[in-house]
Amino acid sequence: MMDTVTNNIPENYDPSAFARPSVTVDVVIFALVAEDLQALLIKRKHSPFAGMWAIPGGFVRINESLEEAAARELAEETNVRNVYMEQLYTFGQPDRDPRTRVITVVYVALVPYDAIDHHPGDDAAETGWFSMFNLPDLAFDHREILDYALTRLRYKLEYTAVGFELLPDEFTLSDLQKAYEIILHESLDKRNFRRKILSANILEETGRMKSLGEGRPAKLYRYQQNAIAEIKTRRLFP
Amino acid sequence: MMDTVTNNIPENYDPSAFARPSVTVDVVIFALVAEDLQALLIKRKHSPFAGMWAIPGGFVRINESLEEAAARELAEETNVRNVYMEQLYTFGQPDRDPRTRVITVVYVALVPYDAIDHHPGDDAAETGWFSMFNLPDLAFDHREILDYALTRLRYKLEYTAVGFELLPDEFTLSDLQKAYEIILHESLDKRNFRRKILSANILEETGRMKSLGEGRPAKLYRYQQNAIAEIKTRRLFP
DNA sequence: ACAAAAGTGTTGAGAGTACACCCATGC
DNA sequence: GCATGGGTGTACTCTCAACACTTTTGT
Repeated sequence: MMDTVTNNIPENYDPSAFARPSVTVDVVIFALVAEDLQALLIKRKHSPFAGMWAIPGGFVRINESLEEAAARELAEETNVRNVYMEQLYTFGQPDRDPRTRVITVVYVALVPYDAIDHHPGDDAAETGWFSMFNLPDLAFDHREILDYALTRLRYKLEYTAVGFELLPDEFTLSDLQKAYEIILHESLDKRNFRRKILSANILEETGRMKSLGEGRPAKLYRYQQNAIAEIKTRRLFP
Repeated sequence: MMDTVTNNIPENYDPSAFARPSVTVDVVIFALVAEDLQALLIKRKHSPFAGMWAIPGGFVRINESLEEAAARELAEETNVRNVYMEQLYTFGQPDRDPRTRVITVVYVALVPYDAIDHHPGDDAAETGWFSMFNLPDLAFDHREILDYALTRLRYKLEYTAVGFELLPDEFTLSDLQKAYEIILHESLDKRNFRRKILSANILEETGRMKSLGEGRPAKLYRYQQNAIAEIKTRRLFP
């Protein structure tokens, strides 16, 4: 009926004898820059796609976990550690890299822009920040990856409270609302936004204020460490 | 400041020169069996974990996509094609396989039990169906994988309507409710369940009835092909 | 007639939504 | 005193959640 046996895991087989794909980890690095959601990209120097922009990434080393590889890539580009990062998806179309078979595990990192080390010139690779709403031509299937990352980020914003991961440790409610508005690309009602965020009990006042010079100073909030960031959504079946 | 350059994607490098991990695809196959949510497992014959049960899977061939590999594995075990399947997560701890580095991309398939070909004995590998609520000892990190798959399935049930993917083409509302109750492990109110499912407009009556001999015959429904299965959840920020 | 499963409505509570004005500060 | 951004409350609507009886069939 089928070629069942030959296709099973060859448990008694040395896997190193198999022709196998390369595995990379790519990291979509999001930050809020100048009232815009931007991603950090790297300019490719060599073929294929020489001169085009690409998501930072690299091969998974034989003794590091996927998370470690992603954290390493992130630190290499931004010198940032310990920020919000999660696995997005694994892309593995056979022809996505014209040179050879490469399967890439993609992570998304949310980075407060003020935490980034912009070491200009100490890296051989040219990097740049690009608006997610005005992307350049991208290498490989990286456009598809970025689009998917944005979709997932927006979706996640709707039922969790990850927005503050893109802000400094202390922020005002207006800062947070602006972050949501930038990412969701729509304006939100100030009163309803505040009521919801505050009733979720994930923020606490720092006691400090932020003054822009102009206007009334605003209370600064921080994320409550032990809070449950996941807000209960309406259940389909109660 | 950092060893940035050496860790970037070596674009000008032949990736085949890298020491690299193996990549497998594992498929968690769920079905409803005898009022229970069960997963199909394979008994391992060789070390490591000889005699223990494992999720079916195998190496990704060099010219097939991840989805094709997953569909192939599913067909090998069940002879089922064209069912609901989605990528769950990629597991890659360096020590998860004691022999060598193996990164596994895990898919979840939802299979109507009546569609499965139970070709007994025509396969060298011994297979079995196990209740998700009473699992045997499992090889590798497969217990963790199954637990995560169940969590995601439950979560997904709460905001989409994938439940019917585990049922035959035609089913009654009581069948569907029972599926939800089995997976969520709680009982649901019949009137509220029906109202919600029907108001979602994803089902249509077939006109046929199902009679069990006892009791009043029930209307049979089918999934409306063009329906939007994703039910809008309560948005955190309207 | 009775056992067994299908099918059907209403009400009270809580959350969502829309909406406009006063407050504190710097210049 | 005025420009700028921060901060607050209420009424209506809609969805959720809880709850019990009638209908259709087989035996």
